[in-house]
Amino acid sequence: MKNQFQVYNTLSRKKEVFKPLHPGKVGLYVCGPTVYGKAHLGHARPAVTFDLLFRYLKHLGYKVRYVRNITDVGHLANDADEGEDKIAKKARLDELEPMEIVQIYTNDYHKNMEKLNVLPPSIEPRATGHIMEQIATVEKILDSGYAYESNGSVYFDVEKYAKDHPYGQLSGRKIEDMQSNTRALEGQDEKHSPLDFAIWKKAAPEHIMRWSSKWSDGFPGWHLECTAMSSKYLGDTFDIHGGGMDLIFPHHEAEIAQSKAAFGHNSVRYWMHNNMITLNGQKMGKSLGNAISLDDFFDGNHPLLEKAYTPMTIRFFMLTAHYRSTLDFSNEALQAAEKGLERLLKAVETLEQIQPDKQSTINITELKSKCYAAMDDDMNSPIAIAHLFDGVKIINSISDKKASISSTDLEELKSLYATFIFDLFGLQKVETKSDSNSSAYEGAIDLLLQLRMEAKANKDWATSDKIRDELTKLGFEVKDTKDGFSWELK
RNA sequence: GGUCUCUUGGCCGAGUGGCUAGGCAGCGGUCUGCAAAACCGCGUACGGCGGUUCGAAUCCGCCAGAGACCUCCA
Repeated sequence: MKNQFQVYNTLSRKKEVFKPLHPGKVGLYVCGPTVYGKAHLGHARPAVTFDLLFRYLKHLGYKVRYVRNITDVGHLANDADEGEDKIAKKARLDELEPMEIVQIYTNDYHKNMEKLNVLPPSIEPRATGHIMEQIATVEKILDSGYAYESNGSVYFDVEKYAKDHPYGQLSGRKIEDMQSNTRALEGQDEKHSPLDFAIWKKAAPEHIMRWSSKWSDGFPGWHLECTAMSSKYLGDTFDIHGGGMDLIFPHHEAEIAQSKAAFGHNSVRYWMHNNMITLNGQKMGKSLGNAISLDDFFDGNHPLLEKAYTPMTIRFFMLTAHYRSTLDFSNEALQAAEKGLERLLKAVETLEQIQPDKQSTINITELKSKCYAAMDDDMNSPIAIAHLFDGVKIINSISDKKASISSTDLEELKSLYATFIFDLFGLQKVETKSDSNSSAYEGAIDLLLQLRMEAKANKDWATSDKIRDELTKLGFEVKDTKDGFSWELK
């Protein structure tokens, strides 16, 4: 199949045909979470978005090295380059070691990503595990002349850099505007300009997360870790860098400047950014206090949630919107997604039971190429899903004997659905347990429904309806079929 | 205040200079003892006002509203 996979590059602001640096191989770096709190719906968006990218690239035959970091130091809680480290702050509040905090929330993140069926990345480096590399990167930047030491801290010299190189390209802002608009913050006399950002920060005496360096006992600046770790594992030029749109400025802009200073050229070939999840039209963010944790979604334990939602509902919900669009959370939308997913998965089951005919009255090749065309168009998962729903009608019609399918087409259709729904979209069927207990229980329900069949045959509608209605009350869905019945526990 | 983006039918969400997705909800029909499920049909939406055009929801301008970034955030 000839694929022209196009991705939207934030840097050029247009869709570009994706061509890897090295044929057959892709280097992908995505900004992971800062682990100082529970994973929330906002974390799931980039995870699912870039999981889809990871899966699609692999499906296209690329060997992908996917690096997604864990930020466990350097991310400050307050205004730029001042204030407490996020991890250290949480550690102080909870009376734990910073690394205990890191472990607790890294575990929480992993647990939830697994539930969402987000594949683990190839490498998941931690900032604290790469202090040496970050110190080396600081040295390179100092050597380039685009950084200066001040009172034990090292700052990136944005104004000097901006004279020689474009600064602000990714976020589309001009240095002059930034200079006139930057808020004056206290305690920044160490910096030449408020635009400068720390790449190494001297630790205050009470600061517990600290490492020694030639400049001071301190810690690396937040932006630095991604530059140091991406270059270590993917080389100083690599294919795709992803993350949330809120990271474009200053984080990714700073990364561009750092790598240009350290390596003399741009590192990233394609910048991809997912949009935000909104709640009542406003961004869902930890700092805004409106982030709902993934645990809450799965348990239904939150005042804003009408019920619990399964990880697959959340995942499908995200895939029904394009990754570059904001997606507004609501119970109504989530429940619509839940039912839609159910319809889709039921069709996959139906597909398994379809018997082929001599000829097809339907066009599978066309359906297939439409699905791929949607994915090739900057991963337009909502369009691909729409086509899959068109296919659901086809599947159900065949099942109802209103259309027919040849055995070749049937295999093609099965493979298409398996590929898109399970391999690419990463959706999973609800597991039905088949141990000895459950087979006994299934036998009992079957027995009841057999009795109902007999009642029906005798036109004993009262008994028949009683069995069905009581089972319905218990949460079973009973359906009459051509040759008998079917049931499932809702 | 600066920069940028968005505004689609009851809800969610694609898309795009003419052929006007899809899901959920709703209505009508087929099937069924009745249901459920499924299938068929139905709603002609694109913030407002102008302009460009043979033709705009899609391009341009203005207005209104919302949001994002500018400070930590996925």
